[in-house]
Amino acid sequence: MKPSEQFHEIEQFLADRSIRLTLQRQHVVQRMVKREHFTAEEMVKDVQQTHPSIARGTVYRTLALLQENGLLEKHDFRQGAPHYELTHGRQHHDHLMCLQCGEIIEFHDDKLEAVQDRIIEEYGYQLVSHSHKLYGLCGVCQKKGKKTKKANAKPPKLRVMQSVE
Amino acid sequence: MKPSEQFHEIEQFLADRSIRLTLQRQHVVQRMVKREHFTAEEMVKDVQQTHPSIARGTVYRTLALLQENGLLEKHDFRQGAPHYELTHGRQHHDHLMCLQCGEIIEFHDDKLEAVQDRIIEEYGYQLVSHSHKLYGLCGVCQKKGKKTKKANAKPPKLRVMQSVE
DNA sequence: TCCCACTTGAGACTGAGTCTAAGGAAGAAG
DNA sequence: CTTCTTCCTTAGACTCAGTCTCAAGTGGGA
Repeated sequence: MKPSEQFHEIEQFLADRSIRLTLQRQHVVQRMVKREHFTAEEMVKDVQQTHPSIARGTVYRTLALLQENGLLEKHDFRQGAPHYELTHGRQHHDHLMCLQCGEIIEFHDDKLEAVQDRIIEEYGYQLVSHSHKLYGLCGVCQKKGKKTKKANAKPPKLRVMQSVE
Repeated sequence: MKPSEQFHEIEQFLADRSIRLTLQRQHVVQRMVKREHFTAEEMVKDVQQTHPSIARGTVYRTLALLQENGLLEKHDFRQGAPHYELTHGRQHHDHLMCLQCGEIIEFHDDKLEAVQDRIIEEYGYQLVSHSHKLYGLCGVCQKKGKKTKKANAKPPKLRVMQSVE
């Protein structure tokens, strides 16, 4: 979906709910549709570059507003501040991240979702959302790792990852 | 595993790697083995209750030390500060959290892990770790929610505001 | 015993996010 | 149109979690 299309969908979505899309909010959303992932502070800087008069608080409030209405998702990756991404009109997906180079892959798997639904049900919960993140090394970094192996005298990490079959 | 057992295992683990378990660190670990999940600040308060002379910095440094050595895992839940939990000798598990009351349930599912392994393989990644969190409403909060349901069924009204672009 | 690296306490500092007061639009009512 | 009311915004102070620095303390090995 093109940025402008996405913008108009969001515009419509908010209008349908009589949520004001003020000029300031428009500017923020305009920046957002042009990006995949971004942090709150990145967005503040980004918006202030072209509109210095827009306050930090306004950007944060807009982020919160969109989140409340399910248009925006917040992702806590391990390092740094949480990232945001627009979800409207996009299929749900989870993330796979390379710990070395930081590459983020989005994936979707029906089976995974199904298993999840079953688990939730077992506990009598009503699912609102979920966050599923896989951390590892991408193909490229695996090869690099072998060559440029760090001389870290530290003992191997005790990470027990349950492996099946 | 009993707290005291867990403490001794950790003691041993560190000794094997010639990592000093100073008095201050002992106090921190002592508190940790008595808890399931905790935030860094909770741990600071907890430790300072009985040992007021132990500094914030020391607690944070101890947390970092245990993390580096794979004894402690950090979990970013959506609200508030990240939680920590000791992992040594415990089975891997994922988390299910109630957004209303904050209850955290630990679960483990072989099928889920299997599906995950398959996905990772598809992308040529080597899995290091993962974080899988489900957010929802527990049975109790679902019932509560129905009573105090907000009247948010506003009639769709379109407000036209000046448009950017 | 002395040395030196490791560890600590205290407190300043930082980054991210929240809150508040006062002023500014926008729709509603008259 | 004018006034009212409500929502929204700016600016900046504030909070919270976490990090950094530095002088002082500790402790194990030569």
